[in-house]
Amino acid sequence: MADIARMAGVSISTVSRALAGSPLIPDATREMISEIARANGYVVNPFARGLRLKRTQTIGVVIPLGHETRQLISDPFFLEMLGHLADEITLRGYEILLSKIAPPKPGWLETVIQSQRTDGLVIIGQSDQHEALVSASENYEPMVVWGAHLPGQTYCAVGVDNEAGGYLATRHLVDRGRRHIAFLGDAELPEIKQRHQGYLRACREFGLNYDPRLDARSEFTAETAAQASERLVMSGVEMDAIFAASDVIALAAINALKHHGKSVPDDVAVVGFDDSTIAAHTNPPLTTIRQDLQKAAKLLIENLFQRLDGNLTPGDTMAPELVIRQSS
Amino acid sequence: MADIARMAGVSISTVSRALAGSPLIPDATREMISEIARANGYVVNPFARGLRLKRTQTIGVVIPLGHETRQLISDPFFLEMLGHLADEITLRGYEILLSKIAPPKPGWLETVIQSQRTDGLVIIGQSDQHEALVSASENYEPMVVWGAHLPGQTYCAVGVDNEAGGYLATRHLVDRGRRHIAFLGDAELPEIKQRHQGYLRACREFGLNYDPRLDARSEFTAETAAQASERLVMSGVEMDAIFAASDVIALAAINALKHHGKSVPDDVAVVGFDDSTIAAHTNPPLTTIRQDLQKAAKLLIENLFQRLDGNLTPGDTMAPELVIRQSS
DNA sequence: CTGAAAGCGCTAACAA
DNA sequence: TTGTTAGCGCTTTCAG
Repeated sequence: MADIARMAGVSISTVSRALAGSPLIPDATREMISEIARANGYVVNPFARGLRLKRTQTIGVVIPLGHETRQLISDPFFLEMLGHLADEITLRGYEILLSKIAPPKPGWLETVIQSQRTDGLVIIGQSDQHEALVSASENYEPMVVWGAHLPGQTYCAVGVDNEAGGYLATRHLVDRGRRHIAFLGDAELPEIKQRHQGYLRACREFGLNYDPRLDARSEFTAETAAQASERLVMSGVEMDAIFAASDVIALAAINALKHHGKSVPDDVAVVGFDDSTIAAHTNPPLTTIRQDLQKAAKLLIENLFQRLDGNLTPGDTMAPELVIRQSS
Repeated sequence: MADIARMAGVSISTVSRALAGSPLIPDATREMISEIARANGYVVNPFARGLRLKRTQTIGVVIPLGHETRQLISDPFFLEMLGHLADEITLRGYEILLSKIAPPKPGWLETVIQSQRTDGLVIIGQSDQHEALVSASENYEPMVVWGAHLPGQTYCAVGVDNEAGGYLATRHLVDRGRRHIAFLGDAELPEIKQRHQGYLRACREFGLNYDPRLDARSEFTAETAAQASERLVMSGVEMDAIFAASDVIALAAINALKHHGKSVPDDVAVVGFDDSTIAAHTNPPLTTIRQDLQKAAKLLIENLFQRLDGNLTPGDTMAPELVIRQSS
């Protein structure tokens, strides 16, 4: 910037003001200075600027992976979400700092916040970090979380109504005449737990006999989905449907079922959750509960920018939607 | 940092050195200072640090979308690649700054470089920006590009041998007894152009009559894939196979064919390119040319860090691999 | 309208 | 082993 000032024959302050579009500088001067800057490939150094302004024009997108560490960042759910977030953030002229935290250590969130690399944070998924989020949110406002609304929650969350989604999926299977519906998913995660509660409510409401052997909700990762469904098939438990807590799990289940000579949906119907791009292309195409990730990203970023302006938004809950395909 | 120094009863420099792990500081002092920092939730400000050190511990991942602007960042190819890159970069203790450039304006790359936000750059895809990459690479070394190796190329590229891939796909279709093979893809993009050249070579080599009506290689975006294949079907040209330049295009083609009562692969065989996660789950599962994106990400980052150390690596070419499924 | 100067939080000579 | 001090490149009072 000093160079530009010298070339333009003005002071550094004038260059700074001109390039920042200050109204103090006459158009002619500004043009002249901008032209010199352009010709010399000069771009304001955002670090120095950020240091001075304490603003970075950067939004942090962080993906905490707790005890589900093996769920890669490459999981289609994260990636679809990330794509939409990127579009929304870029649209507003901010940069994106992407972090994957695996596994989260105590104080990780405070470290991210204190480092002041970003003006705001969007956390994709609560993982098992609800406590950390609660405590960080007490004195850090520009943060939004994709996930479940939990009792006593102090942070801003955007998410689908998971309980309703679980209920919807299960009711649909009952409508299809199924009575022995298995659940597959890790209920340690808040969102999955709520889906599970919806499943239980539907089971109760429609008078299904609750069989704990059908309820595979602990020690679960996407990778073990195939094994879990195989175990179900081999165990000989009566089972005519599976509600999987995600499309990835559903896909694994379908493959395991086919592998053991069970036809989908004739022998066992399968319903997933997410409606990620793979859902429409499985064989058979997967009935699932849709989460509109584009809308989700929009809501997350809208909430975040409201908060950047000092409005403490409470977050949003989206309605889940049953998408019926051929797996049920 | 001044606060911590005061609390510890030492100077700022001592704190700085202690926290940076300088060997000048005795362990006892370091422990004491670290403890105070931790207790007060103090984290070194990476901006100030970067300003001083002219290093950011950040790698920029940029996705230029040229005339194929409509190809969203949400395209599975980008997202899978991004996931693997994120893993590799995080592993090395660097942060990731994600940028989508759509559309690239003259000088965009210089701006990104001059802003000095990142220590190095990985560019995902050449798009139509070969010239820009060449000229930027003349005085900026820590940059690697995913894409084709082009004649007279001065920048470091990692990519699959696209020509060989195109040849492989086409030969496979010939092996399956097909003689009227259409090409679907935008040959404006260097990588696609090379795939097209492989296609042409195979056509020549196996004595297929070249029919320009089967050669849909201009004005192409993923979204128009369905229309293009419909046009092919409706035109009544004799066609018993399609080589699509990407899995997304292949998927669109399959849907269009089915929609018009053509069976895949009986009436028309289809081969894609990428082997993205959807490929295994289309109906029928898609025969395709695999690009190992995990390996690709590894190679890209290895090249980048070599270059960060001053070794001007030339890049790598990966062998494509034919993955035979049921669409051919 | 423009410039001089202070300072954002940090690191690294240089001095002690 | 530790402290003093001079910047890194920018913005912004404050004083012309």
